[in-house]
Amino acid sequence: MSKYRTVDAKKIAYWLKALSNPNRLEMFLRLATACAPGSACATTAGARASVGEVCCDLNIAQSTVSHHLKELRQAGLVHMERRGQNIDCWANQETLAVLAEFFADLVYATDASAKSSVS
Amino acid sequence: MSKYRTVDAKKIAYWLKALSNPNRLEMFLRLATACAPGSACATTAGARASVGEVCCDLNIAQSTVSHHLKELRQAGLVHMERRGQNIDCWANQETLAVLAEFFADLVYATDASAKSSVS
DNA sequence: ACGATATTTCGACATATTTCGAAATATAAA
DNA sequence: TTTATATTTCGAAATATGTCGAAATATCGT
Repeated sequence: MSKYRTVDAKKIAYWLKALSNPNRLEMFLRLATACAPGSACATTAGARASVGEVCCDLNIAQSTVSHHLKELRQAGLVHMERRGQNIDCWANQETLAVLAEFFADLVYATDASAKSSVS
Repeated sequence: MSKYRTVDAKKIAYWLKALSNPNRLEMFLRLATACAPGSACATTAGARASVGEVCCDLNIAQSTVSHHLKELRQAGLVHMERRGQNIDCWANQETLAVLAEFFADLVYATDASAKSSVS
């Protein structure tokens, strides 16, 4: 049951809300493989992601992308940093890790219940 | 990057939407440790969860709980089954596992980018 | 069949979300 | 300094969401 959860449900819910819109989730997926500026991988072509690049695959207005990105940033799911004319974005690994752990713990909790039934 | 994702982003987004409401997430958390009927653990006191039991901790009307539960069920996140006067609920382990894998893969994707920058 | 208990459905209301286009702002290039 | 490019802010419109209480339905015990 993960009595030792460090993050409360409200925060998790807030993160999930940010990811619950299909367009925002797509954006986040793209950003999850983008490199943070400063890291060596950021020099690789296509490894960096500007707002415009995140936008282009989606069939929505630029202003809408901007709005969604703002929500992802406010939720603490992505980082953004100006790089000349563009603004680079990349996923917040820490938040992502907490989210992954949250679900992993839940699976474990369910499994544990099932297992105790067999023993 | 998980090229082998079997579930599309829209379905994931739909699941996350179902979990993005704080009350619904709390309910799901409770249900994640509830036993499915038929499993031996379901005979343990407190291991089963009826609609009413899921409701009581939350400060919302019964009708609202019912509505939320319906959404969780429609999203495929929980199962429900009548058991006399009560209706038992429990989390769908399969969906939960897919969700956990989805986030685990994402973390891996981000890590991989970071690592390739070091090599 | 009747009354008690559990749960859902319905109708309503307030609030939030998604989206757009136009205008504003910031940076770079000429 | 003017012009082009990138991004955000603003205001508006359509739609969706969360919530409630009352009424309906289902099951149980008597």
